[in-house]
Formats: sequence, structure tokens, C-alpha cells
Amino acid sequence: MKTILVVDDEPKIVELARDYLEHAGFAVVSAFDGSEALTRARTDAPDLIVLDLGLPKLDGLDVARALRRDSNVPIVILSGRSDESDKLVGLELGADDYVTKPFSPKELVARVRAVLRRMERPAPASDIIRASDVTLDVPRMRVRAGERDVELTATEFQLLAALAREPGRVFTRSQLLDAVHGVAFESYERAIDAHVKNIRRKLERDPREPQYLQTVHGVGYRFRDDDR
Amino acid sequence: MKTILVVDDEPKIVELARDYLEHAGFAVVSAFDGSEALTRARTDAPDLIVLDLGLPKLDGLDVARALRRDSNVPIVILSGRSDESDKLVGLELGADDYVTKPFSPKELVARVRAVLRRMERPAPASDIIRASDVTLDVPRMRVRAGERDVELTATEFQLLAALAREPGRVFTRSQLLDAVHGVAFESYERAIDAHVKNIRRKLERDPREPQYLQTVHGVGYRFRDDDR
DNA sequence: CGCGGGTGTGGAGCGTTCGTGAAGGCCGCG
DNA sequence: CGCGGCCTTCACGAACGCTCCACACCCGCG
Repeated sequence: MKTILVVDDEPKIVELARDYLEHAGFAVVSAFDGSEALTRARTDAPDLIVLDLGLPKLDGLDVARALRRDSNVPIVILSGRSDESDKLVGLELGADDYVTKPFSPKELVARVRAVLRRMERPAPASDIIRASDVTLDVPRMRVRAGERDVELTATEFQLLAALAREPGRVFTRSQLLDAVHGVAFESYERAIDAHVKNIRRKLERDPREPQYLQTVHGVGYRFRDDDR
Repeated sequence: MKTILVVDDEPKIVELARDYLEHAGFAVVSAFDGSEALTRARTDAPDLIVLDLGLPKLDGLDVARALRRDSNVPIVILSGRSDESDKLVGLELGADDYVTKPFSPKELVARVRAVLRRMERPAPASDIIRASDVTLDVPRMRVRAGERDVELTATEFQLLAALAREPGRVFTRSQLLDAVHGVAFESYERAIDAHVKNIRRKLERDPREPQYLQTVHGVGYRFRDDDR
């Protein structure tokens, strides 16, 4: 269950928010001034913070800044006046959403839900290729080998993706050319060798002893298949 | 002029509310039990409903649920008992506000006004995009990078928003054109380059070493992804 | 063990893609 | 009707990376 920290100096606002948020299935903790907010943020580790800007003593802006310094917990701003809020809200402190008073509690709940949903982005599984300890993130065009990030060019990425999609399967140079360009692009097949060389240089720990991209003499290349 | 439907089985309450609401410039229709309330809600299409929970026959709760099924007309609950149970129940069915009896008619008017005001503004569709230390306030079309405010044109803003919504993801020029114009607007794809150049000039600390808008050679562009 | 074809590698060449400044055109505003 | 923004388009130079080559090395087979 997600925990929400509600910060406002007006108890009625806090209670209204608490009612609706708890009813929506959240656990709610509250704070009535800035320093209390910072303490609670540390101790209760909320998943999201609803923060009023007009706080006594420590202003909401300062609270937000302080929070941002060592965490990026999502923040939903409650801004008092809608005119003043124009300049301050969100921008200066990196809030994730804001609601202007007077607010509908239903809207608050909706925005809290929306922000939380936005935060969890587990990247669609189908767009991720895993093979051995190498991970390809296709939409981001990124590669990780173990703990290292690897920078590949577009063609190198496509070539590696084609191989890693079916670990163990052997691909001929011609097949790999097809994967890299569209279909039937006539060219020097040994260009593949050059790409493999460059991928190995960036991907392999010891390029002279390739672990991932294996050569199949007289046929082509394959990606290492762990369970075999 | 706005029409308010007042539902209560006690005529004195209805009259009290009617007096004050009409005086405040609303048209008022009334109903004294649940089924009448549903009929009037359909025929008179009120802009807001003031609903007592303790009704004979068809309970206020059931009325509210029935109303919610095919409309989202705002509802202000009049709860007889001041204990918490009614309040929670009211929340359950998505009331927009509640007033506990005995109530001050002035307070009722104030709440009705507040709820209607909220409804008019179709919820300041606040949407904030945060990526790296760049914040976009979409409804206000504002951008802030670190401590600096950045002025962008409409097209530049949309382009940046599209990229920053999914940090790290690589977009082709064609996809970005779609994001900027409607669907499939035919034009020179490299117009995107010009926009990227202009955004960089305003956004980046050193436009020759872009931190935020990264180019992916042969593919397109992406927004920096801090946490990989 | 020797031979031939296949593969690894560094580097050069060159086409493609990108960055940039500037010019043209559209549109809204005064 | 003129002016100023803004988007688009173009041209040119620079950067990038794909291709291709030359040569060394390796493997497999007779």
C-alpha cells in the first residue's frame, strides 16, 4: 500500500484530503508545518507528498527544495492563490503536479493516482531483450552488459539485437545484412565482420576472447546461449 | 443562470435552502423523496444537487449512486448526523462536498458556489513533466531548467514535451513531426533539426555540448535519461 | 605439416547525416 | 498595408560511421 504525506497548516484541509485519500486506499500521514514535513518525509518514507505552499515558518518552497536535494519523491503542490501560483508552482521546485485551491478532493485523488502511475515505468517487457547478462532496451537504444553501459551505433545495435533475440542460433552474414538494412541489400558481406569487431570492442571484457559474440567458422555468428 | 435541485423530506429545510439560494441568484427546484429526486434530475437537468441522506423510501445513498451511474452532476451532501459514518459514506459515492446539519444557510450557499466554480474550470488540466532537472508546466507552457526560466515557442515546447515525457527513448524525426503537428503532416523532416537547434540555444548551458537533447546519429533524438 | 580458405584488425575513403546561419513565406497584429 | 514572429527550407561545412581493403592470423583438412 502506498503512503501519502499531506502537509498543510489548516487542519480542515488535511482532514478532507485524508478522508478521500484513505478512502481511495492510501495510507496517510500528515504534517502541519515545514519542519515537521521534513521529519516525516525522512521517517515515514512516503511514496508521494501533497504539499501546501503557504506554510508558517518554513515555506512550502523551501520544503520542496530541501526534499529535492536528497530524494526525488513525487510532489503534488497545493497552491493557495491561483494568481501567485502562476510563477511559483511547479517550475521553481520541480513538482510533479499541482492543484489550485479551492480544490475538489476527487481531483486531488485523481492527480495523486496519475502521478504515481507515471512514476512507475517498467518499460514494456516486449521491448527489452535479455540474453546472458546483456540487456538491450530497444526504444531507448541502450545496452547494458553486466554493470557496464555500452554505447553502440544504430547499425551495431540492430545487429546485436538480431543475434541476442535468439541466443545460440547461428546467423549467416547474409541474414545479418538483412537484419541491419531492409531486405535484400546487396553489399560486401564482410562488412558484418567489421561491425562484429566494433561491437566486440565495446561489449566484451576481453575482445580477443569473445564471450557473447561467438564465431561459427564457415557459417556466421551467434550470441552465447547460457543454458547449454 | 444555474439551476440547483434541493432534495430533503423536511419542507422547512427545503424552503430555507430555496430562500438563500434564490437570493444568491440560482434557480431552485425541489424534491421530497428519492424517486422524485431522480425524476427531477432527469427532467430539469440541474447544475448541482443538494442531497439529504435521510430520505424516506429511497435512501439518499441510493439516489446518489443512481445519479452517478449516468451523470457526474456535482452533489453536495446534507448529512443529518454529524458523526463520521455519513461523511465517509458520502465520500464513497463521490460527493463533491458535504454540510452537516444543523447548517448555516450561508455556508450552504458558499459551498454550492465553490463547487460550481470548481466545475467550470475544467480542472486546470495541470500536467507537469519532470525530466532530469528540467520541468515543463504543460497547461502554462512554461519551462525551467535548473534555476533558469526558458522561453520557448509553441512548437518548440511541444517538441520538447514529447521528448521529455519519455526520457531516454529515441524518437525519429517523423515521430516528432507527428507530435508537433497533428497526424501525418507532410513536411521536410529536417525542420526538426532547426527546432532542436533553437531549443538547444535556449535550454542548454553550452549548446555545443548538449546535455538534455541528445542526437542519435542515423535515428533521431532523445532526452537525457538520468537514471538508467 | 603445409596449404587454402575463413576470420580478426587497423585504417583509409567516402557517402550519409547533422549543425548552423540565412533566406523566404505565412500569419497575426497594429 | 507594413511589420515582426515563427516555421520552414536551403546550402555548406563538419562530423560520423559504414564500407572496403590489405594483411596477419587461425582453423580445418588432407
